[in-house]
Amino acid sequence: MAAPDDEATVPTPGGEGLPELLAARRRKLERLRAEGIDPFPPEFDGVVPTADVRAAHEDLADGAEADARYRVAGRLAARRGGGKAAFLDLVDRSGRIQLHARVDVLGQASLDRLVGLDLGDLIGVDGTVFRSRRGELSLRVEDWTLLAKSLRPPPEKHHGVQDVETRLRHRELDLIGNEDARARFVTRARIVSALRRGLDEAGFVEVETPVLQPLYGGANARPFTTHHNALDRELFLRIAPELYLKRLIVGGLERVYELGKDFRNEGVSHKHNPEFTMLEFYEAYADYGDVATRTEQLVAAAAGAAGYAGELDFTPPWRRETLTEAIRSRTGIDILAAHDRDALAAAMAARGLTVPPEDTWAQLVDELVSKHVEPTLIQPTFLTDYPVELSPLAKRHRDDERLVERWEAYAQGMELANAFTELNDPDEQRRRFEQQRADAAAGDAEAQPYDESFLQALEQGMPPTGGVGLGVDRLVMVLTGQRTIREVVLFPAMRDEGETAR
RNA sequence: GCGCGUCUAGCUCAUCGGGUAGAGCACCGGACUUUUAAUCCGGCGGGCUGGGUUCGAGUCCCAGGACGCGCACCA
Repeated sequence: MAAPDDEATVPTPGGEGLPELLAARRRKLERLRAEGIDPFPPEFDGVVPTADVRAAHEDLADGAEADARYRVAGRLAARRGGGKAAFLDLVDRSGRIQLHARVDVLGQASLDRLVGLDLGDLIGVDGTVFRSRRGELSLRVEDWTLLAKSLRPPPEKHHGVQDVETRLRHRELDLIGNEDARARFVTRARIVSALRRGLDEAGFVEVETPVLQPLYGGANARPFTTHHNALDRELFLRIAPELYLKRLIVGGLERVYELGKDFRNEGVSHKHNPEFTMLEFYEAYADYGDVATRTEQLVAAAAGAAGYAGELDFTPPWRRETLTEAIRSRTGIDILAAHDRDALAAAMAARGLTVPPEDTWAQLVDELVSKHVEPTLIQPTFLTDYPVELSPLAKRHRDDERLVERWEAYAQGMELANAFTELNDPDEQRRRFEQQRADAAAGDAEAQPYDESFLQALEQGMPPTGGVGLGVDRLVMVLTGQRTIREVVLFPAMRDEGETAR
């Protein structure tokens, strides 16, 4: 990032402080080079995680020496003493270990050079295990190697980086300075692995479908658009992989899933990032009840992999409640009885609820759910059986033609997943697209485009199928106890910034 | 997009009714062979940007920027 001449060209907001700190590190870099030391050597073989060292010597008594030698590597995080002996703390991905450096082992020159390193420098160490009189498992440094010089000051050693903007724009500093951030992203990886493992073991095939799509679909959202020069055409970043995955079901893959990024050109909030990670899976010969069971199991397994120990109970089966009943119990409004725009608006107004004047019936239902139902769904819950108007890709309910076989899964007052028994009647799908086209003509910016190619695939014959879309970032939020999505996304969307020193 | 709030040293934070801004960590120099927020002595370093009011502005006013919270938007 910062070229050496940055300091000369960029106005320095911090006065003389930062340049002096940078200059001090560069002086050390040059001194090391002058002493014939390569500050950026190419490798360091045979490194063992510090957690392994710790685990192997749990029983070592205070003040005792072990007959074991280890090679560890990491970042220099703290330093105590000097002169004839010093203690240093080394941090790697697995944790932290104390080093003890003594002049009678290393010689004065090597000790001085080690003590003269900057906090944040990366070093490799060969050392023998002992436990200090105060009970701290330590390595006595027998040999050490500079692995990379750090030319910028590290975060404050006790408090880490607190400033939210710095933590997000320079996530590396967050990860260096804040152990909980490091742990959280490792947990995220474990959750993703658990989801993949669960589907793989159930015989699902992982696939990759286009991110750049000639026509977007599979969700109600505004897309990002881009342009392909050679083809000279507009393309969309996908808002969902749904339609492609169903074509694979038509093709006979029977159980498919895709885990990847979707893109929606909408607002940023504590639970929305313009690019986010979605898991979609489709299962032939299954309905929405079957995939609800599978979702419960997958999420419960992910919670286990994350070591989740919070207030939520993900043990199957989760609570199930119909959407109609959920709205009725919270507001007293029966959306099926008030089944047109004016009737529903009147019912809402009669109860003192605000009625957005431009909203359609479907949007009013959405409003009731998000304002009055969603916040009450703390424990994992399936909200089932949605009005057909809200769900252009879902199959009509087998017992009630006003509804579709659809559920959304909620936890911690937040939507985690959405699923249907998939609509596989091509003629009805065509009618639903036509309705969407009418909605778009009436000004609905999020109506789904008419996709003739997808309709042709359905005409080929799609088996009865259950499909699920699960918001992975939100699941990670819930399982790691985070209130905002940007704490679980490594590099969340941020406004542009004039590149100043951090 | 709207409203409210925040912005002080590299980092974490103080301070004041408008009158020459402090600490800890880090950094530089020195002491120290079992420390662990090591300690001790000495040193370096600062008011988001741009206007305005005022004898004097980090402090009051205006505009801008970034960030935070809420709302709006949001399968």
